[in-house]
Amino acid sequence: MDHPTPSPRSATRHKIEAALLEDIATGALQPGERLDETRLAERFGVSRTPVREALSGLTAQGVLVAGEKRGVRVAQYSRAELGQMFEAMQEIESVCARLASQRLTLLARSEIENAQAACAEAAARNDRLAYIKANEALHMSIYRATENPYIFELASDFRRKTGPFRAKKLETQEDLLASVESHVDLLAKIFSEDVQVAVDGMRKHMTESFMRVLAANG
Amino acid sequence: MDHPTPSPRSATRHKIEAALLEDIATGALQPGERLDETRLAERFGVSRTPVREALSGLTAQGVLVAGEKRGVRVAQYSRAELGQMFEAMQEIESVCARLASQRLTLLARSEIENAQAACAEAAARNDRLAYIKANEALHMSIYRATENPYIFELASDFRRKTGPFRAKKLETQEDLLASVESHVDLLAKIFSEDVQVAVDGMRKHMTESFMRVLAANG
DNA sequence: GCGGTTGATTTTGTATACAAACTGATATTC
DNA sequence: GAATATCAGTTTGTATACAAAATCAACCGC
Repeated sequence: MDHPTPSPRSATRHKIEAALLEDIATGALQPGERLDETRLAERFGVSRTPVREALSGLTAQGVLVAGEKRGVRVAQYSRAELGQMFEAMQEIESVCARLASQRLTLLARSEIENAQAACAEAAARNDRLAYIKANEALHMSIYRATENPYIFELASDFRRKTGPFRAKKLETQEDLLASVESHVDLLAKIFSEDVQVAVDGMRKHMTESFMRVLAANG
Repeated sequence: MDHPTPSPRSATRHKIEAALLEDIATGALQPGERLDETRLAERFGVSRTPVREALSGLTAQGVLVAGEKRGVRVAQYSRAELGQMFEAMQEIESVCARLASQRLTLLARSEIENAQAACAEAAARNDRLAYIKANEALHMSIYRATENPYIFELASDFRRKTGPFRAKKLETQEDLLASVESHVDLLAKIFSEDVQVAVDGMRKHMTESFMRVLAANG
């Protein structure tokens, strides 16, 4: 996903990382669950060394955390931590909104509107999974509109880390349609000529979104 | 510095990371320079294993990059990339200034002023290395004043990545004294009651700083 | 003389072995 | 009976050894 290197520069390590990410995404590995190096090593049929490197890589990404006592665990966040994380994310997203609004090229606007259309369509079909993907794509297109790869990366990172928690708040079709509605409003503000309107719009959007997330993660 | 764990949970690895960061920050290791695992291992009197972990950690942080051919190198950026990176950093720092200004506790203010005093003292002694360290500590204390560990981490990351380039602009004692002057002005604005003043002050500070950096990396 | 190919040497990735640190629990003493 | 000390069993961190991959260069063929 973020490793565009096609060269198999240490294939096993990346295979293990990918497999673990898959397990976490599918819920096979629960937040807080401990990972045992030796067990993983024999599961993948390799020695502890590459497992170790994969684990330390995922820890650096924030997917895993070094446990208080021993070993590494799947990251889990308290309500307070979630709040702080979302606060940080809100700041980043606001920056994105401002830059995107200031720099918006025709091409970027087109991609944002395409993504928005995909969201609306998925919501109309009540296709939850498609909606989540389209929603991510929509926000990504806003990040891209900043024309700054470092900010894009930052924002994407937060989106990855908060993904599992944000997903929880999209259950019924009403949720999806409400989300689309919220995005229509947001985009109108980003496309407005007034940068402050764009920033405030994004702030509001994020606040609404996070309030629902926190409510769903009580 | 950023690892508050007092437990020596893999002390050697962190020692090596810290030493390398130090070398990079002070310019002892130049951007683009290649790092040899074996050489580092014997330099630190350890085996290749912990060196390897340190290197992969720093690579994950973006301080080092996997070289095209072999080994890892100190990250180097084109002028354009530097500009984008500094733009992103400016945005983050501005967010920090706003939050710090809004939330400033007495303790936080005290730590910021201590760091500032250390800067001034190092500049007066014309101790370039000490000044660089104190300067980092000063900005870190502002990050910490945001009371948000995720934002702190973000800002620290950028500081690490841009360290080697920023170091270049601090050569003569005049540079150091000018920098101190600039910080006096900045802190006065952050300590003001007006959040917008704080943000604008940080923006100005960063812009000035980056203009000099870009001039020094032509 | 130039280009391709092979070979030697360095370098990286993985495995394994070993030592130290930590966990949990049982036993012993006050 | 409670608290502390000690000990066994894991588990992690580091070292070393080994194998595969890649770079550089010399050499051979054209």
